[in-house]
Amino acid sequence: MGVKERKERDRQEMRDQILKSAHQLFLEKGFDQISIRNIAEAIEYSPATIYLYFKDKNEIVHALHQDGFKLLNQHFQPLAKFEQPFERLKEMGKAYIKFATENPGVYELMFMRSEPMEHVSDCLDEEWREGDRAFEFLVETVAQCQSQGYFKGLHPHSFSMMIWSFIHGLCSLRISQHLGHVKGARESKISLDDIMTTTYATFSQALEKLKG
Amino acid sequence: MGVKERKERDRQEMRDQILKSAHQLFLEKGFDQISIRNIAEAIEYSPATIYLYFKDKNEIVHALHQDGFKLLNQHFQPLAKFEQPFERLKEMGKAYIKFATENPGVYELMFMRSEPMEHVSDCLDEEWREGDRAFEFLVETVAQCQSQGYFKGLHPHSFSMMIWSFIHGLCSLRISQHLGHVKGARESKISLDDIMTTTYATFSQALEKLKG
DNA sequence: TTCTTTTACTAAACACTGTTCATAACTCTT
DNA sequence: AAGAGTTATGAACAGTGTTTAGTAAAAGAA
Repeated sequence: MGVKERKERDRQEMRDQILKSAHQLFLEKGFDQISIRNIAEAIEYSPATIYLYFKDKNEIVHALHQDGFKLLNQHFQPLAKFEQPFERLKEMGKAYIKFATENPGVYELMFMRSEPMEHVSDCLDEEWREGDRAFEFLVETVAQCQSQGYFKGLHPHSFSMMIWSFIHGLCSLRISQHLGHVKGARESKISLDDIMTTTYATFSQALEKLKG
Repeated sequence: MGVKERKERDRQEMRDQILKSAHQLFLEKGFDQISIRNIAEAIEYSPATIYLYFKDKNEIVHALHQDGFKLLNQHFQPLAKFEQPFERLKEMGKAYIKFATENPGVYELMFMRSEPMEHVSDCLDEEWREGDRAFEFLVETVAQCQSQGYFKGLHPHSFSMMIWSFIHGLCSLRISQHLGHVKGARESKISLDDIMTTTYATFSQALEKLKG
């Protein structure tokens, strides 16, 4: 009587296939370039079929949103080996930038759009676990830095918010094509990657000076 | 023989009317909610008419983009009265946040979308003057702070990029609805404005510690 | 004034988008 | 094999940006 189980499995497989195709399209194109008909064609099904597995487009986007956080946490995982919290903090920033520049489409959907956020509002908080994990990892690292004399007297949660704001700002300006148009960078032949590296290095230096 | 002149004036008037209506719609609704047919209805003309005055939607968006920078600079102008550069720097941040929270639709189109940026690529650099002015004002202020002992040894341009990244990150996270979903802020009843104020205050404190 | 040319405008269409629904086509149970 | 239940889809609706062909009005020339 494993019929229900198989059906459930088939259903899950179909969902996965849809998400996989959608993810692929996100890597190739941008947020606005992706469409239901697009995904439907990729999985060789009718557009209407997708609505049997997902309520609407936002639900697909939200699912990819969650996958994105898992991917981000995978970027963070190997950083646990850094014993020195401040070293770990700096590596976290680099890993975040690497994630954003390597997956701009996914990053855009995770952090730069309000559409998936609206869907988050009316679903269980439990679904935010992966996102929370990433931020908690940051807060913990900041707290550990403080126990070694860094960032004295500053609230770890607020300070983490500040760090995240900076890194996100840098990454999102790059993805939204603004970085190349800033005065001083526009006319010179400095690559966008160099600007990001330089700006992040400046931030790191500033953080370093906040010791003691 | 003032016929050509009058025609040119009429044309400019029509352009202004289109932009005015578009701006109004941006204040009321969001970026994705605005449409050519929408604007056309507001000015009581056919949608096709708009294409006689603007090449495409992106050109409209780009025009609003420029208006937005003028508005931002208007927020910055009164700050010249602050003689102390560090005080001025802090006030600039507040003014930027004020501008972003009061004009979220305009901010979104100015800094969070790549569509208008693509149009910028193939138009004269001259059109970036207003944007450059705002950033130069920041760089100058940072340089003046350095001459008073702040941010020693850090490159003013990179440091300005860092400051802008932070502020933009904070504002964009708020506009994209992400700020309310961060662990620690989600369950508590802290308002989004409070989170922004607190985070910015933390940033200010950090900057203050970078003296000497 | 009359005729011609230029300009300003728009209705209709094209190719898209997300989404819904009746209908058809399978699958499974009896 | 017949009926019930599930699954897939074609067609449609309302919306989007944009183009084109055609019309009506204004301007210039006779």
